[in-house]
Amino acid sequence: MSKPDARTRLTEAAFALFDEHGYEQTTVDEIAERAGVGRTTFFRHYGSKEAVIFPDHDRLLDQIRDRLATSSHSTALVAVSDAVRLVLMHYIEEGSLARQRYALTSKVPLLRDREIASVARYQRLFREFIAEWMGDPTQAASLRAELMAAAVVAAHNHVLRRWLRDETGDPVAEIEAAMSEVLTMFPAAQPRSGPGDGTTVIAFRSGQDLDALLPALRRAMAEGAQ
Amino acid sequence: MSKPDARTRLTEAAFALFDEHGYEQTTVDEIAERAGVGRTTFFRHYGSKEAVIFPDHDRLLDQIRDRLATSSHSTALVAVSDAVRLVLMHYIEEGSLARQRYALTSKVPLLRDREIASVARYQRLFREFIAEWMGDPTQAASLRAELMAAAVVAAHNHVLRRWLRDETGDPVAEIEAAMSEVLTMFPAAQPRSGPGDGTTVIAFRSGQDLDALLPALRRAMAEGAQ
DNA sequence: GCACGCCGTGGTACTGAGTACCGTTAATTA
DNA sequence: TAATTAACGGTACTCAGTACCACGGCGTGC
Repeated sequence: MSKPDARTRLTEAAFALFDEHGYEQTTVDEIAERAGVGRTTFFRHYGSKEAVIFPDHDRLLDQIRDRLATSSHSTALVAVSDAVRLVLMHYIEEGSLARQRYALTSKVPLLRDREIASVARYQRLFREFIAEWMGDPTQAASLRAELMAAAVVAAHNHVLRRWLRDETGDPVAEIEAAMSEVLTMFPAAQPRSGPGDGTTVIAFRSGQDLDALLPALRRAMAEGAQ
Repeated sequence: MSKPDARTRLTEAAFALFDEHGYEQTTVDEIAERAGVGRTTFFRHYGSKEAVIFPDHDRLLDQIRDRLATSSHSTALVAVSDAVRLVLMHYIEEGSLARQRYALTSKVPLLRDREIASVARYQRLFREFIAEWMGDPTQAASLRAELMAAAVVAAHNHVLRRWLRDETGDPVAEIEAAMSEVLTMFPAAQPRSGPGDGTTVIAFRSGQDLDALLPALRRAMAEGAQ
C-alpha cells in the first residue's frame, strides 16, 4: 500500500479542511501541512487556492471546443445542445465531488462567482459558435445567437441544479426534455426534414388530456405531411 | 477652486493609473499616493481594488429589487423586461465611464469575471421574481422562469455590448426591439388560474418531430386555459 | 472661553495568497 | 556508475485586505 501522490493528498486534505472549518478559514499552509507536503508543492499542483475546487474546468472547456469544431450537425443549436449535454454528463460523472463543490459554492460568494464566470465561458463559446455558423453579421442574427446560447446554458443550469440538490432521479431525461423545449423556442433553427413540410393546423379544447390526444395528433401530422 | 474630496481624487487617480500601466500593474499604494491620501483612506472609500471600477452595482441591484417589488405589470416577464431597461439606462447615463470600464474588463480577465458575476446577480433576481410570480413550483415552470430570466439578460447584454462598442446610435430603440422579441418567445406568460375550456389553435410544420414539440404543446394548452 | 463627542484621516502592524529563486534529493537515462 | 532531469522544500519577497490606535478638525452644549 503505497502512499497516494502529492496531488491526491492535497485534494483530500483541502476538501476535508474546507468541510471542517470552511473555505475562507482554511489557509494554504494548513492544507499543505495536512497533506504532508510543502507550501510550494501546493502551488505547483494548483495555481491557486480556488483551483483545488475547480481543477479541470479548462480541460473540459477545450474538450467542448473540440467537440463543436468537429461536430457535423444540421444546425448550430443542435450541435450546441449536444455539447452542453457533455458538460452536464461531466458533472454527473463526478458524483459526490460535484455535490461537495456545490455545497461550497453555495456558501462562499467568492467561489460562486468563480463558478459563474466559468459557466459564462461556455456561454461565450456557444454564442460565438452559433454566430459564426449562422454567418450573418446583422444585429438581428447576433441577438438571436446570444439568446440561443443563453437558453441552452439556462436549461443546462436548471437541470444541473436540480441534480445537485437531489431533486431529480433522471437528469438525462430532464436535459432531453429541457433541450427539446429550447429547440422549439427557436423554430427556424430546426432542421427542415425532407419535402413534406406543410403546415398542419389543429384545434382542440384545452381541458382535454394531451396524452389521450397523442394518437390523433400523430395521425393528423402524418396526413399534413402528404 | 477647492480640492475635490478624497473619493473623487481616488477615482480619478485609479483610472488614470489603470490606463497608464494597466490594472494589475497598479498597486493600491500608488493610487493613494497619486490621490494624495493615505492607503487606509482608499480602503475606507472602496472596500477593494476592484470596487473602484464597480462602485455602485450593489446600489443598482437594490434599486432593481425595489422596482420589481413595487411593479404592477400584467405579467412577470413584462415587469422584468421593464426593470432590465433600467439597468441598461444606468450604464448609458454613465457615458464615457462605462466605456472606460468596458475597456478594462475586456483586457483583464479578473475584472471580466467580476462583471459577469454581478450580471448573474441580476439574472438570479429575475429568475426568483418570475418563479415566485408564477406561483407554480413544478419543474416545468421553474425551467420556464430560468429561460425567461436568461433571455432577458441576454437581450440586455446584446444591446449593452453594442452600445459599448459604439455599434449603435439608438440603444433605446434596440432594447425595445430585443425585448419585444423576447416577449414573443414566451407567449402569454400568465399566472396560473382556474381551468378554462377555451379552444386552442396550434399551427406547426409537420416535418418536425412530434416528441420534440410536446413541451411546447403542453405549454400552449396550459395557456389556452386562461 | 472650555470640555465633550464625532468623524475623517494617517500610520503601523499583521495575515494570507501568490511569485521568484535556490539548493537538495530521487528517478531516469547514458 | 555518472550525468541529467524532474519533483520537492525552504526562504524571502510583493501586494491586497484587516485591525487597531492616535491625531486633528468641527460642531454642540455648558
